[in-house]
Amino acid sequence: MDLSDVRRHHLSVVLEHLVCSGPRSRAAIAQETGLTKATVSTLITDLLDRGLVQELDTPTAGRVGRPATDVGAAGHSVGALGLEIDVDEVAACVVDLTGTVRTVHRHTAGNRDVTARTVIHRLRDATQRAMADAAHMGIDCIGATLALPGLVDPNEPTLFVAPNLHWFDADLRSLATQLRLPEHFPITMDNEANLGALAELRHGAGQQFDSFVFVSAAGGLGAGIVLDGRLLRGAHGFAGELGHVVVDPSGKPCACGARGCLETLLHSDVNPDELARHLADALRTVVHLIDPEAVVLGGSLAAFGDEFALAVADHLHADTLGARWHPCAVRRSTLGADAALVGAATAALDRIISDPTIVPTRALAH
Amino acid sequence: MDLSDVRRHHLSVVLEHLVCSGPRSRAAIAQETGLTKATVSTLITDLLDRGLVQELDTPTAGRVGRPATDVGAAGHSVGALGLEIDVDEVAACVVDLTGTVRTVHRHTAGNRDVTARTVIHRLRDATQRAMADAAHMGIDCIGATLALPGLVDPNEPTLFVAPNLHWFDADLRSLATQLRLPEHFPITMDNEANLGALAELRHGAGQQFDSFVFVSAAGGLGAGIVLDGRLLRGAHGFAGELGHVVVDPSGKPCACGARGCLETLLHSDVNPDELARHLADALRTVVHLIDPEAVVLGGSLAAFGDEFALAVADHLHADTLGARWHPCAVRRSTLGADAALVGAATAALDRIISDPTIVPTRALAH
DNA sequence: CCCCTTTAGTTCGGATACTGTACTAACTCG
DNA sequence: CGAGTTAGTACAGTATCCGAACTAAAGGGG
Repeated sequence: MDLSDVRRHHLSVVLEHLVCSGPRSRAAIAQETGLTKATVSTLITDLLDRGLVQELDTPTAGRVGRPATDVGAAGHSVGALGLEIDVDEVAACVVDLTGTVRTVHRHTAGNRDVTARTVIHRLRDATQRAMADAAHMGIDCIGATLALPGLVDPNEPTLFVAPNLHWFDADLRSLATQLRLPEHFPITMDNEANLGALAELRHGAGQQFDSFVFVSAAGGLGAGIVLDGRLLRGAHGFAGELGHVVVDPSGKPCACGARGCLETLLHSDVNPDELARHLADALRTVVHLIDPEAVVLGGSLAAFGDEFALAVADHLHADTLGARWHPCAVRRSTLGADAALVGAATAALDRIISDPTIVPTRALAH
Repeated sequence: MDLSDVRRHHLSVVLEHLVCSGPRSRAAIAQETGLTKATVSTLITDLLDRGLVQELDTPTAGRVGRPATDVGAAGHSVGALGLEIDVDEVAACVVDLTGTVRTVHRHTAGNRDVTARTVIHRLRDATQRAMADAAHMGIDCIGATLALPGLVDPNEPTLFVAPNLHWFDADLRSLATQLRLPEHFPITMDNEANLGALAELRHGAGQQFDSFVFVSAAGGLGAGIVLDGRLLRGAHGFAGELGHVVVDPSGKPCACGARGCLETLLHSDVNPDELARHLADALRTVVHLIDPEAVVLGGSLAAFGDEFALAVADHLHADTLGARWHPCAVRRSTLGADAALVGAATAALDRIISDPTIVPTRALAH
């Protein structure tokens, strides 16, 4: 039936609106989504039945007319698992639908040159703890996403290459069982920069932009590209390899085969001024190709402070073709080191948002 | 009503399928789109009433069962106007829904350093002729798109900068009246590389790819980026400025302010081998950032022949991170110099495809 | 203090588009 | 020439959305 597709779509629209734009009244939702008050009403009762939204005790704003009862995404019933493997740590967290991080377990460990099996074993501990916490809080985890520092195909559970981990062609099909998650537990994986961008889009500096580029400097250098509120993953999930934009063709050889990749400069000793210029050089290319509204500096780049962001912006605007009319904003990440991890959980939560009917309705007799 | 939106959407899906994938039977459409035979039947009769599709005399393939009557996009009733202003010519064409170019009027003229008014005057002649031809053939033009060699905002009728025309901030709001087109005639404009990419997507080398980058070398150097079958225009319509990817930071200064842009190398005397290497350098960056399935070489680059494309592919694959698993294909354009012009008409036709109900139904008394 | 106005949210009838099944149409094969 | 096969249509059933009317709950004015 295509009729139920319509309903599914509308449920998704309403839920996404509440998750992204915050709690509001049914009347406001109707106005903002273009749906009828009547339709929104039935949609909300449906979402209430599924435990995805909840009515809030609104502080009655002394306005004329019947006071509204706001509804917002529910934080008490469902959530998702965010997982991360990085060069020097593993981590697991649980985030609920309101975007609140309910529990985090980080475990410092040198993962470079260690077999995937060992690292996943380390991740299992954190995962089990996070799942136990979720169960304790009565939160039902509907899926997980794993953030990895390398090339990942979201469609196939294979990590192609993670230069900084020294991993190649790791097969991650049995990940769910290796982590001792329930059978058929939905688990996906993605590049850490992509997931960081998703986190910024929903909860951070990207909220005010429709399209932006999130620069993730954690170990390697990657970028997550958001266009029209959606992640650009590329045909094979390889998009956003900002670290391999060539800045200096006569520079040092890079692991990728080329010379003078931006990433080679990051590893060598450069002062912030120099780094800002090189980064701006690479970002200029990005802006010329993608034309985003903004660049969000994440990871260690955010730690450099506002002057650094301003320096990058200055260098960037100087020689960019369209900057005269629409200069690309440069902002610092507001999520810090948690961006990729929170983004992983957010990605898993997106399964609910894009199809709320996967959560069963608790047929409330009445 | 949202119910009629569903219908509109389905009409659009069916029409797009016919335009993009060619004529076929109702049964085939049903199977391929996932709609029911019954639904497709009513959708097709609707599209027939609007004159957007037509039944074809199928050469009866001696297969068992009742023979199918194929329906295909109609070439007799509606079309769109494609316009182009380039450095050394203006052009107008009419393309019908089947993608057939019904008439072309090209007019060679040096447009550099000439006022916009004068150039538009030149374009008016070609436009008038094309429109007259269309009227003669009984084709109703439902809109026009103008291809321009510069930065254009598709939402606002302003050309920001066309370096090769030496135009800056040209206001093109009164374009329809200056071309003596009917009042309220829908006219849009876009970058020539974007439109070339659209043409390749629908009628050329891009048909077999979901996402690819079309490189347009006509005067300047631009790229049209297609992702998931849709044009990536960027937040302000500035995306795809491949010519300003820096290939050699110590190179010649470019009009954009930077040094060693790819475009500066194109103008100077380089042999094809050198050009292939520089182009591959720039494309490597594109592949790292966007991860397309293929690159389509257009304009004068297509004229270099297959060896050139192979050379580019070799250089490109050598140092690209993901090439080992998913090498990016390199193809030559199949449309030649007409790509942008045909693409302009195609863009205008897209108005019908995305909403077939804008064409009135000729209530056929039955 | 009562009633009018305003805004929020629900109920109900009506319209519409999709689905599945059953049907007719048109052709091939034996 | 009939059985089998595939194309396309007709029709009843169902689910959804919309609009209008309705109830609910507050403020404000006389």
